[in-house]
Amino acid sequence: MPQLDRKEKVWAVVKLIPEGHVASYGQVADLAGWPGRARMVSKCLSAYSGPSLLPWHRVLRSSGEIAFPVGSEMAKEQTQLLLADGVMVANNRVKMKVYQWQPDLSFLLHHLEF
DNA sequence: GGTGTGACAACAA
DNA sequence: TTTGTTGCCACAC
Repeated sequence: MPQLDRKEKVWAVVKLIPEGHVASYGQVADLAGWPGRARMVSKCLSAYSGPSLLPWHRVLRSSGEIAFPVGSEMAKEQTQLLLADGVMVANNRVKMKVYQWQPDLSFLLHHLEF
C-alpha cells in the first residue's frame, strides 16, 4: 500500500498548486516527501495521464521551462492550460521568479495530513 | 534480482 | 544560453 500512497501524495501536492502559480518537479517531490526524487514525480504524472482532474500543467522543470519538446502536442496543451491560468508562457518557458509557487507552511500542514 | 528507463536537477564547458 | 555529463532512485520487464 505504501507505493500507491506515494503516487496519490504526489497528485495531492500537485492539486494544491494554486492557479497562476507553478512548481518544479523537484519542489513537488520534496513536498510529497521524496527529497530529490523529481524523476519519480514525472513517472507518476505520466502514469496518471488519464482524467484531467490534475493540474499537471503547473509542474515545470527547475528552470521554468516546459518538460516537452517545443512544438509537441503536449507542450502546446500545457502552454494553453498555463495561459488559461493567467501564467505568461514565452518560448516554452515561464518566469519562475514571478510564478513559482511559494507554499506557506500552515497551508501545507493543513492539506497534507499530519 | 539485474538491467534499462524517465514529463528531472545540478553542474561544466 | 545551449549542450553534454553525471547523479539520482523507484519502477517495469
